[in-house]
Amino acid sequence: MLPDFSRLKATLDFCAIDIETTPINEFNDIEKIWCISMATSEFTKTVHWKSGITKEELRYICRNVDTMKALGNHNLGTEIETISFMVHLLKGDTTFTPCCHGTFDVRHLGECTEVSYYIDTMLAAYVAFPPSVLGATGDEDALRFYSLAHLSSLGLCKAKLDYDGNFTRYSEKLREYNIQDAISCRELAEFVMPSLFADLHSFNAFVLDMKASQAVIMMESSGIKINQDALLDLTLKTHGEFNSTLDEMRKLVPCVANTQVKPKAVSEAYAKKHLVKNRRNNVHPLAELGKLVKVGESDDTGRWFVHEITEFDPNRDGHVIAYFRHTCDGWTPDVYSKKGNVVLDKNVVNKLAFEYPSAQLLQRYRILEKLLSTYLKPYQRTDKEGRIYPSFPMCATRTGRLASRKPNFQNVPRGDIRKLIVAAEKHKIVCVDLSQIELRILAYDMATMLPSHVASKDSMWIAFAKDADIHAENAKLTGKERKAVKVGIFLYIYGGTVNRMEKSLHMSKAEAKDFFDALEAKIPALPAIKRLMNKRAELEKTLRTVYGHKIVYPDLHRDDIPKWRIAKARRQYFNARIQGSQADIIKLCMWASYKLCLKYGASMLIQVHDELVFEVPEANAALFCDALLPVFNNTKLLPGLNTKGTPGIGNNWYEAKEDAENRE
DNA sequence: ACTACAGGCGCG
DNA sequence: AAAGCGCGCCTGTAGT
Repeated sequence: MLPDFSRLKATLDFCAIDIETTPINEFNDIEKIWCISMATSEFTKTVHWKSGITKEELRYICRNVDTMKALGNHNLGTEIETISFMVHLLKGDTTFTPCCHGTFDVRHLGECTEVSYYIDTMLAAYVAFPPSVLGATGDEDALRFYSLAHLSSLGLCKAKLDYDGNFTRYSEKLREYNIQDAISCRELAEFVMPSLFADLHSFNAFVLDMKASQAVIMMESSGIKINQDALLDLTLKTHGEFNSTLDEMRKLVPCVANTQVKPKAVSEAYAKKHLVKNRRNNVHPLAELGKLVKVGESDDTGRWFVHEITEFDPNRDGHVIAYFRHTCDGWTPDVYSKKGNVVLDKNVVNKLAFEYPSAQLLQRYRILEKLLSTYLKPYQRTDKEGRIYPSFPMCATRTGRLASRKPNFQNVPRGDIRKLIVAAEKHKIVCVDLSQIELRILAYDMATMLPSHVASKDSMWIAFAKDADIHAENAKLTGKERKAVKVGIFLYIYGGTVNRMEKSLHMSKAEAKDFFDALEAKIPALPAIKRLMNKRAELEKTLRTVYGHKIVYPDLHRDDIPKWRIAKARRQYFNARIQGSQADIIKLCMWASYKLCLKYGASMLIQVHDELVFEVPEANAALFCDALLPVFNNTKLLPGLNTKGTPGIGNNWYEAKEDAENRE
């Protein structure tokens, strides 16, 4: 039930396992298993079922494999030996270290037979060769980057076969593909693991990731329950507001000729038939819907270039420009992106909204549109239990954080949407977060890296040791407002400029400058740690997190790139120390919490970087919270790095979080 | 139909 | 001239 990763030892005797399956639906489960292959450096073993077997059937075979073998009462032929080998391999009875690529195979095999320990070659590659080492730029599909296919294309192991068939029935090709995958996986392990064995820090980091991946497997199999009744209510309500907001906007501006898009070329005759004169600001009455506005003509083809007049659509920037021109008198575009497009983001709209109700309508429209399209609509697609199954890829970030996909449960708005995320019958939602973890890490670095006279009295470190409100302390020190100090410090440590503070804190240039200077003067550890990290960045391009994850910024020492890219790499370097260490710490919490989940019959549902959400049987909820306390209030992790966290209980995520805040 | 990009925005 | 970091996903647009 609970893998024991302390059994991992320095060996190259790997046996890779790969399974081929048919997914049952989009909800993360499988319908049929076709092949299982295992590969060591000396032999391969493979077993297949021409009509496929279900997971339940495989579980039955695995549980009884030795009895069946002894009695001979089965129809598996000699392949019973192969399954028996697999069962003992995963149980840890052989001399081989089992390995798989990614969480998928071990997750399903783990439901069929005991897995005592193994290595995930995807995580091993990620820890040994961080993304930038492998040439990741950040633009690629992060999930695919550490796929076996891609790693083999980079030369880390022999080519993986490209299977062009489908996985819904058995074929000889499928079997060959399956065997080759296992071989590639084993080769990858042999290539990657020596780097980890040679470097204790990286090895520890890898073991931590293996542990966290057990929690990830639990999250991905649990799924998240959505309250469908509440979802329907909220969707209807939101939709109503959305429609009335849109109506009000269209009363102001019914139709628009969008001059921001490429004009359409039509025949002169057609154009003349539907042509109307352009109006000021490109705004038209409803009567002109579907008519054309001429913007040019081509002499050689006799075609005219026109814009079609369409109903006002706030999602189109060209329409919004016309809308503002028409309703905010005298407004013209003033902010432009580096690509030369008109910027119409929150900042711009907020500014107009002080004066013009039309901009307030757009504000509201955007909020409602976001809620509907990104959250409410996707949440309707659940399985028959009313659950959604996001994935939490572990190799998708440069800092070691997890990501969340399809849907992303790490960016759920803090309002009513969180009330939709509920516990199953007779269960409660429990959530807990690491309080101020980024600043605690910063304070730890200040205390351990800076000369004691800098890090002493005024540092945040002291405030944490006293368990004080860090932002209130800093507010006292600087004589500024608590909220502003909080935002300001985050901006400061990640390299934000006076310019940025001006915008984020709604200050004048002079006020922002004064604020920036006050931060530096009153909290000297702040500029000191920044200088120190910049110095380090100059000396080494590899950064280590507190637990030993390696993060690499090749840009730091290149002289053939523009200066701003080096400056950017420095900011990333500093951020990575904090964000990456935060990722380490939550992974430690995930492993400890995972063990508690097994003990209390709970499930881990979501991780949001510094927060975990669980679904716990009602009767155990309070006990589970008590058990979480020592996990999140840890003083032994590193001397001086104290964590703090208060769990909360509720019927939904919103309530649980509220409960946690009340208990603090 | 699918893909890629840009702008925008939700979270930590 | 670009100057907070880390993500994923929605829309529209433009290309195959």
